[in-house]
Amino acid sequence: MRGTLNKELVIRLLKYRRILTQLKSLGFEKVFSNNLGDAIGVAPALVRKDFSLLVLGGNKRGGYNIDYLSEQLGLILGKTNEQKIIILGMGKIGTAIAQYKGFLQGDFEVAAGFDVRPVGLPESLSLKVYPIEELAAFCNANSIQVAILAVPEEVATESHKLLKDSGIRGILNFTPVELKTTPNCIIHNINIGVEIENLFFQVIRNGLSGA
Amino acid sequence: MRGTLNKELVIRLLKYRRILTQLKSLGFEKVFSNNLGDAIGVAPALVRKDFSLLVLGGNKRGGYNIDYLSEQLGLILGKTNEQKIIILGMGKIGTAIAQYKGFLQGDFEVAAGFDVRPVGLPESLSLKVYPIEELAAFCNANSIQVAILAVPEEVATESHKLLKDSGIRGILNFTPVELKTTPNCIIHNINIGVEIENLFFQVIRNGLSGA
DNA sequence: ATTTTATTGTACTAAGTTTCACAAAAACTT
DNA sequence: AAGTTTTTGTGAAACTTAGTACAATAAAAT
Repeated sequence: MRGTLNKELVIRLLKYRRILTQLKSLGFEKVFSNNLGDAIGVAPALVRKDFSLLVLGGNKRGGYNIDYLSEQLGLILGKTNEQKIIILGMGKIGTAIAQYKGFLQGDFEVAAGFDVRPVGLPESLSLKVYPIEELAAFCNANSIQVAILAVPEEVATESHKLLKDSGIRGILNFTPVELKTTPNCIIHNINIGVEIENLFFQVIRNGLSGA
Repeated sequence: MRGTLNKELVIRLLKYRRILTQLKSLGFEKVFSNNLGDAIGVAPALVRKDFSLLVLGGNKRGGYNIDYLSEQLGLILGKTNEQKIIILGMGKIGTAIAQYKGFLQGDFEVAAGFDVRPVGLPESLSLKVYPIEELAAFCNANSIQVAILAVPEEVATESHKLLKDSGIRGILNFTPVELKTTPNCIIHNINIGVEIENLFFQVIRNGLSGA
């Protein structure tokens, strides 16, 4: 079953889960496919299809039960709580991500930062920054599997190698260098420059009809 | 022709252009479809298909001419140089992006930052941070079309409205709230939390075969 | 109890995208 | 000059994904 979960579907499921958590905290008990569709920006039929594929049933007029859905999605997606990540490259982007509010909501924890210089640590943050020489030992000792890469472009490739050699199995790459997934290490590239160029292109193409 | 450029294709074209710029600076004159495919992580046949679609020809054994390709991609994608953006929300993420090295390479310029408080400006950065009351006037006076949204989650929705009311036509959204594209304003959502959850899921599913 | 309404579940349809496979052609070799 | 190699260009196939439309059915209303 899980072999059939493609990338886009997984992202939708993660988003459903986030919405469900919010709805639950608001005291809601059930939800309809069009609510979820609206919330994550897809058609209601696709929501139903997704749940149908996962054999998560709803009630013909009562929609879906939020508790049940949350629970089942938890089983399928796994609990990410208590998962730990490290950040390699504690420059502006790295430290910003370390303090990202979304992480404080209990999704996962930044276990440590690493940099060439053990510097620039904002005092308010209870996060230690170690020199990169200690990366492999730390990852090993703490079973770290996932890392954020936020080093300067010039050292992206060598940092990538370093992470792989430290046993890291997944990297969220914020450098502009396009890293490639291998059987041992999954890469997700976030290229902010390309994202903005892309946005400009879409905006210009979209024209000024409404301005 | 441009109507046929879908989202993924545009991203590939932007990536080709970046690679070509790098190759040119290294003194290369021609490039093969497999080089470009390797560089951006797609099959060579797709590279050729892309260029074929855009009627960008290569030489049957000599590959593609880098200068020509660069020039033509420039015509298709538009020059993003000299484009200006603003950042709404000058917290950690906002200021980090303002200082992002990739932007300094001349792709575009951060014209100003905006925040509820005109505070926290790093002195080394020649960027002014204005109170949000001035947002609409500034965007109007400077013809700003694209913005980065990096405010706290709680004020994401109202900030979104504010940007639209200020004439912004494209938003790169770093808040966890899923904003939706409208005819007048294109949204690209970057949800770091979801990205990390997704990475964890892929890593766990991928198993530990190589560790 | 019957009718109406709202919503799920899914077979079918449609569209889009990537990969495959190979002919065509240019450049190089002998 | 003939043959060999390399690389493009592309039609066809395969795959994937999303959308449509409607039957089934549960709940609500009368």
